[in-house]
Parts: sequence; structure tokens; C-alpha cells
Amino acid sequence: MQNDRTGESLLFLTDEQMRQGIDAMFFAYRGFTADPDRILEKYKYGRAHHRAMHFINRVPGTNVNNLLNILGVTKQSLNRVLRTLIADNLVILKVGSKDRRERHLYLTDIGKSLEKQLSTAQSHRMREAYRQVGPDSVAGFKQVLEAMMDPKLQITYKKLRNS
Amino acid sequence: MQNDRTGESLLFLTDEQMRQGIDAMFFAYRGFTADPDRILEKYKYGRAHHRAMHFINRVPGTNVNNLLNILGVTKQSLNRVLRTLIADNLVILKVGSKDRRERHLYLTDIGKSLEKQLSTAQSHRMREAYRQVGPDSVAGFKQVLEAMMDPKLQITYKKLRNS
DNA sequence: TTGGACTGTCAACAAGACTGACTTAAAACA
DNA sequence: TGTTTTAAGTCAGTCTTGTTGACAGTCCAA
Repeated sequence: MQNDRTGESLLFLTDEQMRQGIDAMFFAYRGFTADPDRILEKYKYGRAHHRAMHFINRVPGTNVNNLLNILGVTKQSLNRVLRTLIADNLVILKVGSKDRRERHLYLTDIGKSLEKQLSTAQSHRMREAYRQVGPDSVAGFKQVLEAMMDPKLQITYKKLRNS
Repeated sequence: MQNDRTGESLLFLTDEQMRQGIDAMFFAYRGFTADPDRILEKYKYGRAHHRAMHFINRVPGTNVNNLLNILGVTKQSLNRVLRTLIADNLVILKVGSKDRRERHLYLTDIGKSLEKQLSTAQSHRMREAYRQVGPDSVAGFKQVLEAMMDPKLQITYKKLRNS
């Protein structure tokens, strides 16, 4: 009764407290995307291009289908973005050697350098936030985020950490 | 040297660790929006309508300019959304009594009921995540989110908590 | 060896964001 | 009082990013 306040205190989370959490997610996500967005504007790319580059970098050689599952968009939506990235020589396609239906995606050196620029900007804000709050809060932050994901994406997320 | 690991351990956050944080924010935000999105689809509304309703509920009687600052979109963008919400009798405008140029925004009873439905769905996932990780992690989660906001939105966020 | 399933591409369209220019009404100022 | 500023709404046009549906090439198993 004294300890194990976990269940107890959380049972009494009010609507107001939950709404504050919603506010926080919304405002924080705007901060999260703000810095890369400014860079992307200069290159006439959008957030979709950033996400594609981010995850192609995270999973080099991924095929299109796998990337679709990670991003959660339709084929056409991704395809439009990939076409411009390929045309601009930021991404290259390689036909699968085992299964020639598959296209494997890689960042070129130019692609890697833009991705680096974007992730540096995005990480900078996150790193500064981490520094302000300290490691224990950071651990809590990641735990809540992970618990909020759809189960399938939770698995994807764990795979990204291990690869 | 033993304690005060704050600076020390965070100085050594690798690129890989930061990229994991980026993955986590992206996947968690998809979870965050997934449940309301499913409800909104039934009513032929979008995320923009949800955000407007959420913050009109948070700041009843807000004027349009204030809502624009909170949402971070343009007048035209918000106006399109407000027009449909007003036409459908989810939101009402009231001419300001002090300054008759201003329009104050309120949810109608119908609006409140849809907002309640959306926030219940969205809170449900968050509450479950909170329950899984416990109160300390939740505190850390909120601290990091707050630290990631733009300074202006940090102020807005604090105001929402106090009102 | 052929029919079904799978991988990726392309065309057409819709939602929701943006900019820029303009109007109307009301308040503030000088 | 008359001019300027502010709040809100509107029109027109564009861009990004999402959607569905049809199609082409490839693999594999009956």
C-alpha cells in the first residue's frame, strides 16, 4: 500500500493531465521537425524526403516494401519521393540479386551528406533537451515513446536498435 | 566524479543513440495520431479539424489569432477548417464584447462530444503507456518533451497547464 | 508451363498546407 | 476628427504528400 504506487497514482490521472500530455506531444513534435524543415526548404525537399533518407540510412539496402512498412505510407507516395531523390543522385536503386523483383535502396555519398546535415540539426535540439533534464528523464522519455507505438512498429523499432 | 554523471554520460551520446531517439519520436507520433484518425475518418474530418477542436476545448473563448499561434498554421488553412466545423455546428463564433473585431471560439455540445470521443481514444493509448512504465518515467517523458519545444511554445504550453 | 501472388511503377485525384493580395469592420492614435 | 493599425475573412493559385486503381515484370508452386 505504501510502495507500488505505480497502479495507484496512475489510476487517478485526470482528463486534464492526459490533455496536457497531448499538448506536449503536439508542441514537441513541432520542435522536433522545425530544424530539419528549415534545411529542407533550401533544397526544395519536404519532410517526406527527410523520412525516406533517414530510414534508408538506418537500413541500408532495404527494399521498397520494407521501407513502406516503416514509413506507413502508400507505394505511390513513397515512389514520388524516391523518384526525385534518385534523379538528384541522393539515392540509388540496386536490383535484387536473389529476387530480381526487389529494388534495394542506398544513399549515395551526396545523400549521406545531406542526411548527416539533417540528423545533426535534429539531434542538436534533442541532445540539448537531454542535457537539460538528465539521463533518468531521458530513459523515461524513451520508455513512454516505445510504449505508445503500435505493436508492429515496436518490433520494427527494436530491430533498428539491434542492427 | 562518481555522482554528477549528467554532463559526463550525455557528452558521450553517440549519433546512433540520437538516431534511435528520432526513430522513437517518429513511431510514437504515429501511434499518437492513429486512434483519433480512425474516428475522424468516419466523420470525414482530418487531423487539422481535430487539432482545432482540441485547442478550442483547451482555451474556450480564444480568438482566432491566438489559435493561429497555438496551431502554427496560416489563417487560410485554419479558416477552411473552421468554416466546416461551424457549418456542422461543432463550433460557434461569438463577437467579442470588449473588442468587436474579435471572434471568440467555443465548442458546441455536439463539438464537445466529438472532442471527448477523440481525446478519450488518444488518452487511452497514452494512459496505457503511462501505466506500463510508471510515474517516474512519465515525469521524464514530459520533461524531455517540454525541453524540445520552441521557447514560445514552451510558454504557451505552461499557460495551458495553469488555466 | 501456366496461373496466382508478389514487387515495384505510373496516372489521376484529394486534403491540407502555403503565399500574396484584397475587403470589411472596429479600435487606437495623434 | 481623420488616419493608421489591427482582427478577421476571402479569393486565387501553388506545393507537398497523401489516396486509389490499373499495369508490368518476376517468382513459384500446382
